[in-house]
Amino acid sequence: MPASQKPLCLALLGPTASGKSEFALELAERLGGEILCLDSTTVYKGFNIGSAKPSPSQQKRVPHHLLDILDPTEDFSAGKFMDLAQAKIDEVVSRGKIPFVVGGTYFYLRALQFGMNPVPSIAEEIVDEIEQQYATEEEGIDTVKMHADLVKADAKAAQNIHVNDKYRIARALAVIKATGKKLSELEPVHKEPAHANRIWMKYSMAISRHTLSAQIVSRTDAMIAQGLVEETRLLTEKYPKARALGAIGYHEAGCYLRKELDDKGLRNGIIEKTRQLAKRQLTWIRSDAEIRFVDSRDGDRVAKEVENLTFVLKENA
RNA sequence: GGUUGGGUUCCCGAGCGGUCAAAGGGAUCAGACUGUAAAUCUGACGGCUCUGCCUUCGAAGGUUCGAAUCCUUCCCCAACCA
Repeated sequence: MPASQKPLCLALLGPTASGKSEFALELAERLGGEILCLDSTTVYKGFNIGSAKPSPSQQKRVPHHLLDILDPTEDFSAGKFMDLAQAKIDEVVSRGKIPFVVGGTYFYLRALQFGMNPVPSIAEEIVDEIEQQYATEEEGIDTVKMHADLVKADAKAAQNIHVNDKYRIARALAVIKATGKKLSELEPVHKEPAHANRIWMKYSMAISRHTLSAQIVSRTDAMIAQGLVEETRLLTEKYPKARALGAIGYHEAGCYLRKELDDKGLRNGIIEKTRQLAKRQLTWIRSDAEIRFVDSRDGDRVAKEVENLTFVLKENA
């Protein structure tokens, strides 16, 4: 491949349970793609049923990346995802294959496409320290005071963060404390300039709320039937502090194991949380005008679009 | 059949004569989001021709300047007693 040719990356998004995995699989088989999972939970070993991780048989059809790469005790972040995924994309491209970035975590995709603020990862202790500084006797953390201090330290950043958004206020303060830099003065960048040269084709599964809702219900039932509770029990036993145990499905199964939920509560709780997640995912997708919507019958169309673009890129290289 | 406690806006639930379209929570809808993101946070949430008007607190009457709040009857529900 000529060095001047810009690599093509395909992103396939969609709310959870919208059928994107199967769609991506078929397309990747046809076009010679390799799948990179855009997801914060399937990166963990052992989190299989509840994370809707592609099954071994699916993984056999097309190479999958970024699955099972971490132990449940390890921390993960958008930054880590970006580093790992960028390297993988380079690898896939160098093999002459098309990277298919598939998943629902738009936040990670944005990091991939546009890079992140040039700030080293900030130790959790610094954030904790700041939060403790504003801790009050009765009602937790005095976010009003914390926000007021952020106004003094970085007025522009403070403007974009709501007074109640403890997490973001603390982070903005932590960035200043750790690096001396103001969040509002940072611009996202790629670590490797070449990563800015990729051509992104972004698609999302189009699906009606009604259908999506029905699929969420049946997927939830399937997860429970496949042993979500048992999986959670084992993971909780081995890694009681794993952050992913707080993910949808695992959290509810944990409540169930502690008898805080009954069978019905478990099922309904997961369904409800999943629907809410899907809704937030849809908000991201709608906000990105570059994303084109496809449905499960559009495989041919997308394949053609990718082939055409690949051809054009080669011609221009 | 009797006694007691209840019936409040999609749900739970506060209100117990005016400041009530009715606290709070949930659901829902919309949005934000730069290293926890399957997280975190925000707004809207009876209707309208929207600085006001209309309809609503089980039903129907009544008292009152004024009722979700008081009275009467009725209909449901729960618990208990028979």
